[in-house]
Amino acid sequence: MAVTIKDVSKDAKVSIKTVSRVINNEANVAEETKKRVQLSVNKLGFRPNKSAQSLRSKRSFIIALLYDNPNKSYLADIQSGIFKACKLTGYNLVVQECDYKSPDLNNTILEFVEDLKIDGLILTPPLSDMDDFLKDLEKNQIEHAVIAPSTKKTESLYVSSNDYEAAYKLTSEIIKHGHKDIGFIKGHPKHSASSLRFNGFIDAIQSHGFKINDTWIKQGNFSFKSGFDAGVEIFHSDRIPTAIFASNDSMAAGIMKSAHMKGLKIPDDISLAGFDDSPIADEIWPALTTVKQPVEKMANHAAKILMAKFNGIEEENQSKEFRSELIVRESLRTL
Amino acid sequence: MAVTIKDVSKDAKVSIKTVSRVINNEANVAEETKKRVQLSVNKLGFRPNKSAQSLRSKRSFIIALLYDNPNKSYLADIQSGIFKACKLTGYNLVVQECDYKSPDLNNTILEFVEDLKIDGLILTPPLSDMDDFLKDLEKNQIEHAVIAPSTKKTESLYVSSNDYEAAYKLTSEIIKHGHKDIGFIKGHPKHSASSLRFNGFIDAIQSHGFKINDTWIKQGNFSFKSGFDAGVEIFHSDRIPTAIFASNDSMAAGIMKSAHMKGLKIPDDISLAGFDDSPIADEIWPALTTVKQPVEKMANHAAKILMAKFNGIEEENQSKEFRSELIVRESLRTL
DNA sequence: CACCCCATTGATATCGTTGTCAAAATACAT
DNA sequence: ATGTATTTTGACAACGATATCAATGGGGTG
Repeated sequence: MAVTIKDVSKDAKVSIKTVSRVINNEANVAEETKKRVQLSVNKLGFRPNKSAQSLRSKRSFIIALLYDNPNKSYLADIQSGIFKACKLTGYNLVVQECDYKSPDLNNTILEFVEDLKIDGLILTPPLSDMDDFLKDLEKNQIEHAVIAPSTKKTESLYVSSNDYEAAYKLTSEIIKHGHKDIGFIKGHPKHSASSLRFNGFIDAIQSHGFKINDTWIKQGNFSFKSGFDAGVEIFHSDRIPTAIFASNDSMAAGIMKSAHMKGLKIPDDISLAGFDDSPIADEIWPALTTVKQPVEKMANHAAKILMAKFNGIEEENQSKEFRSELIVRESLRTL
Repeated sequence: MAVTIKDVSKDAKVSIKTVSRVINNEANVAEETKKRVQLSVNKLGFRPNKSAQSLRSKRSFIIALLYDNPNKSYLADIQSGIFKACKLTGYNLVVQECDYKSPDLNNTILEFVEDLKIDGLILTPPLSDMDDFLKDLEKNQIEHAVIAPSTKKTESLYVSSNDYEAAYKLTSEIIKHGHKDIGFIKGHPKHSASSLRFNGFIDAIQSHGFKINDTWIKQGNFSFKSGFDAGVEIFHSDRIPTAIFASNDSMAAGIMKSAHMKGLKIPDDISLAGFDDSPIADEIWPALTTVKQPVEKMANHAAKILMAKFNGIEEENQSKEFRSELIVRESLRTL
């Protein structure tokens, strides 16, 4: 049989309530008593029964990650960041794949949280932007932190990256390399990052006094195929840009393939840039110029502020915007 | 306040024990009583309190996925397969990143399982092959299913893929394309798949009466860089093979880069094959000839047989080997 | 010295289930 | 009709923690 609070209380010659006080760090326990209890706890190797704690106190020391069909490497990074934060605090992590289009989403999640007494949720795009869902969470007082929402509400916990500025900077870098005719492939319309990146691009182009050529702006959806299709279209026109900025690396890879098939060499005939620094960016040839977001760190921070919040620690309780890093590789050449 | 078993018992005019019998599908409940109780359950929307169930019965309806630093897309596929199985049975999934080299691994996991009353574990490589760890699990009677172990013990639950045969088949396919001089890049030495794939390669070569050229066999570790380094070495020798079979796609991509840098064209100058059909295989140019394993299905099955086991369902309780699929793409040409 | 205050401690109820065991109801055999 | 076996049911304990609230004791005050 495992060690229980009773065993500890006997060993330390105090009541079980006092043991409870010590393990929960409650106030008003004499220093000497505290020490004695802690000694017994260590000696016996006592670990509180989580089911009993959960039953009585309605908290589980579990947080949940909610995601819907994300990019695989993005998911792995997010998860890893959260997990590491959990490890530090002794929390556990359960994962929940969602379908953001499902009409039962809200109920499913509410029941899930209630059943497992989940202490808090972490949301990833596109769930981060489902206002209706977020409101339901607040109404039911379910703690949550949001990763990369498009509108940053000051009253809620979130982490984000500076997509707009990073896109602006990357575009400026392309321009610095002598390019004026630059194409752009937009991301998935439902994803908040898409418009941020596009706006960054547009503003950079215009602030340098260049013109946007609409035939070089294509709608994609973050998939390889959508990038490939966009590339085919662009390279089919009679005048082609000297550089293309794709809203993520997969689409950039798609463009690269369409360029190869058209006999265009990268970066000799056309320069290319992506976004995300996903594994492919560095494993493709030539390697992609791209923007690296500290995804794992962001997720780590999200988990930390979430857990800090329901543990009543206010000081670190801050939403934060993370800075992305420009990574210039071979796919971009100087004209 | 939420609905409890007491509320149901009042509504159905039976004792709480009888309600418990009905929701747990126990025998010896009169058909009529059962119906009456179920009616009340539905009417009141009763969902049993998991903490209380867990406290009393020592099961949690939670299973855990254990992994150590896997390939990101592999992890995502595995997790998705498991999650879908969980969804069907109402189980929940918690994830646990491990360090297979840690000396505390066994204790950490045992405590984790005990604390959360985890009903069962699913292990991925390289944990699948840690005999010491597996024995500890059995000793402590912790249910588990193993994904892709190298030695398949009939008494334990596992799912595997036919790596050996798939490698044999892929090698034969390369030979069919007219290649005789074939290089091979081995995978991570700790990963069971590595030797299976290598043996499949060797046997195929030898059964066709060809010789192995040791200078074209390189040790890798499944990383892009190890593939790149191996490629550099191979292409540096005075005679180079006409085809290279890398034990996974990342390493194949590494070879591709080293070939490009050496001015070798794929597949014109050298053919290439990978393994896994990871996202990169199809997003790189030229697309990789590779082997696709039904990773998600395997994980799904692992979760199903695991849950079937501790729910006492024996019929479907079978470990299984899944068949991989050969995917021939542009990176392999006929000599 | 009596009194009160406040920090410390413990006895006991409680959370919502499942397990134990005996009672009640029913079926079956003689 | 009687005894016995079997099915069905319920009263109450138990799981292991936290919550409530009252008891205890030492220190300060008048």
